[in-house]
Amino acid sequence: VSVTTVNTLYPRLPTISDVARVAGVSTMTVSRTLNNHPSVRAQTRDDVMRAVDILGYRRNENARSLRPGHQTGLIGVGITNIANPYYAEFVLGVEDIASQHGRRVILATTAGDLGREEQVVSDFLGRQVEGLILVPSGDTASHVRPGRLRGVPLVFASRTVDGVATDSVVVDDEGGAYSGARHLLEAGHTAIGYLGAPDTSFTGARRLRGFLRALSDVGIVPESHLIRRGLRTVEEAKTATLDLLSTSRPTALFCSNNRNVVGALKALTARSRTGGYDDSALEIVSFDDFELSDLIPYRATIINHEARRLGQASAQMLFQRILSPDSGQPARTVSMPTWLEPRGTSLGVAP
Amino acid sequence: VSVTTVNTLYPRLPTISDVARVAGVSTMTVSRTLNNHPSVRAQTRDDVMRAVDILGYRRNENARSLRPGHQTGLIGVGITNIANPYYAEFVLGVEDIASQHGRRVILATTAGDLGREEQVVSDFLGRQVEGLILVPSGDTASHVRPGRLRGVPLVFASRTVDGVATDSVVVDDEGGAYSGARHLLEAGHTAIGYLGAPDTSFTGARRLRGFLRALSDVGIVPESHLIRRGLRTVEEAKTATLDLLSTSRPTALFCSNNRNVVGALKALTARSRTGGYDDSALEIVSFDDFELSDLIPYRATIINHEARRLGQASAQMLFQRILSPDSGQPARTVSMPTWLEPRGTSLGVAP
DNA sequence: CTGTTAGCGCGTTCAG
DNA sequence: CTGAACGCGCTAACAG
Repeated sequence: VSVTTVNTLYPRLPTISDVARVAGVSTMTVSRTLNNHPSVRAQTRDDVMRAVDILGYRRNENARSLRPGHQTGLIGVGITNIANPYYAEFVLGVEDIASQHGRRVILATTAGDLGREEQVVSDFLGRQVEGLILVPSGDTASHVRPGRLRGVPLVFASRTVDGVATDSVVVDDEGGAYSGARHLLEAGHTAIGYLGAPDTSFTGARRLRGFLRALSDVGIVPESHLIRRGLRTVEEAKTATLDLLSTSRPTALFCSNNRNVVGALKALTARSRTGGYDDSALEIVSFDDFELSDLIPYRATIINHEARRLGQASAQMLFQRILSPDSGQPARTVSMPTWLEPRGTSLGVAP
Repeated sequence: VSVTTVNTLYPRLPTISDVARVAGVSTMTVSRTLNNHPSVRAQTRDDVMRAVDILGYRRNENARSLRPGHQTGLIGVGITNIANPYYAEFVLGVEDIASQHGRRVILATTAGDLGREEQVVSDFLGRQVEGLILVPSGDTASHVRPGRLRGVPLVFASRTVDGVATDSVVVDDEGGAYSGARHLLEAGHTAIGYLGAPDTSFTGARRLRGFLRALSDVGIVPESHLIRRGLRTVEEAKTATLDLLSTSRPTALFCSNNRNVVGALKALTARSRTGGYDDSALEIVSFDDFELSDLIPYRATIINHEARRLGQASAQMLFQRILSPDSGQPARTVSMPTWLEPRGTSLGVAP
């Protein structure tokens, strides 16, 4: 009785020796068959495969990876928030390359919290991942110092961390923001509202720097009430935009990311519904593309870059380390280019 | 020399016995310390923890889960496409519940391909996942018959599969589509274009059924050229919409999902740019919400439901099975409710 | 309070 | 061509 009960509670999966027993051979013969070892008689092989089929046997990858030299085939990916379509695309890029190398992605979200990130890294290492790709949460990261990782390669994506010398793939934030701002200036705008992420955010700081440099290059000192930073969510961006428009009359808006432009557009929509505000001349520049950016009802330009490519590039850097761990190359930082794309009504009438 | 070289190539992680040696105790003492066993002297505990710190030791979870009774703490999640924000949100919902139960999500995409799904399931089982959540690719799924899973609980999300009796969480597709179509009919529309997924898609078939039932209830037989099915991507939906509008003059469009409505909107934008088509009276109903649906420049209504809740509900069902595997309850199917939400210019002017 | 023994599932090494 | 023994890292059970 007790055996049956235990089996129901913990349904023990069939092991290699169960297969061996059913097939009437030794475990080694099963192992060789499963690994396509040439020296197995065809008849024996058939017996084994039949037993495998009967039992529904599957090799235990965890036990397998316990053996020296064997790897787990796992790549740990830690992102801040999968609900942001940008990181969803990013993960897809990583998965793309990982599956090409026969690896599986294990995913965790850190919610931008340093403590959770530390747990996640620790968990990943405990699961013997072959490599880590991380969108770091903050600019301190002692848990991720190369020494603590014991040789497991790490790639930072989207941001880097001061004092941690490791491979990273980032977007050309400053250059992109510079050219986006430049675009507005050349169109004659001088009163440009800025909606930005917190300065503590790596990309936020870099994009702001590019924006300000473009203004300073043409001798414009931005008025402080036009510069809104510290915006983390769509909702915050919406509120900030409403507040900005209630006190100022910018002729253009520069949105430092995906979330901010969505919030800004929601604010503009809400505001135009209340009437009394003619924003038809407003022009928008935004970092990051998003779905339906075609439909922006303003002159608009996107500073575009592809999350999926960022993911692919990160994974490719990681696999360079994984596949030749002895190369001893110094840490590299790759900057992914951006480009401007007209959107919204700035497209004008197509032919 | 050779030892050093080998260590560089295969950086062997410190094991429990390395820690034991450095701390001058046995491996059991280390193990007990790490598991907060009460019967370890404070002094010994400190010695162990110091050794752990020096070596940067982390417990090997794979070796640990090898022991009988121990679990891997892994939940396998297989979705068709993470680039669809809907499934990204879905995964977040699963991860939310999973992390509450101290489990980690291992992710794979099947791209809607049955062969890949089979590999994914096999891989997950080989990694000893404690449970599986799958957005199934097709309506055949022999690889996923309960017998093949050897007692590992499985939950289907978003769709079910004929002939596989397992827990599932689906959206009330037919009821939602019915009420959405009803909404259009009550507004006086009779020529309604339908943009739908392939009939082989579970949700596609159900939504079409609800739509057609609403029409038939008021005695309308839809003209066949108004019904477009088999649309898998935004691009296909866009093309189909352009084709539809070039031959017909529907007063309303019913989009059966997220991808289709985006495609339809892109088509309408492109078409209005070419001029000569007044669609200002057009009304849209769409299944699935999407970002910036606020900005739809038409009267619009969303048949809404929350992907994150779907993910949470799926994970909750899964954990019921994981936590009491002996319950022997029959498979249940939970239907998540939908609701109508006005969007776009149908909002009118806010107070 | 601490150490020894044994075994989880698998595959390499060495004998048949 | 096939099998027996051993060890990967960890911990329950049983000494001491």
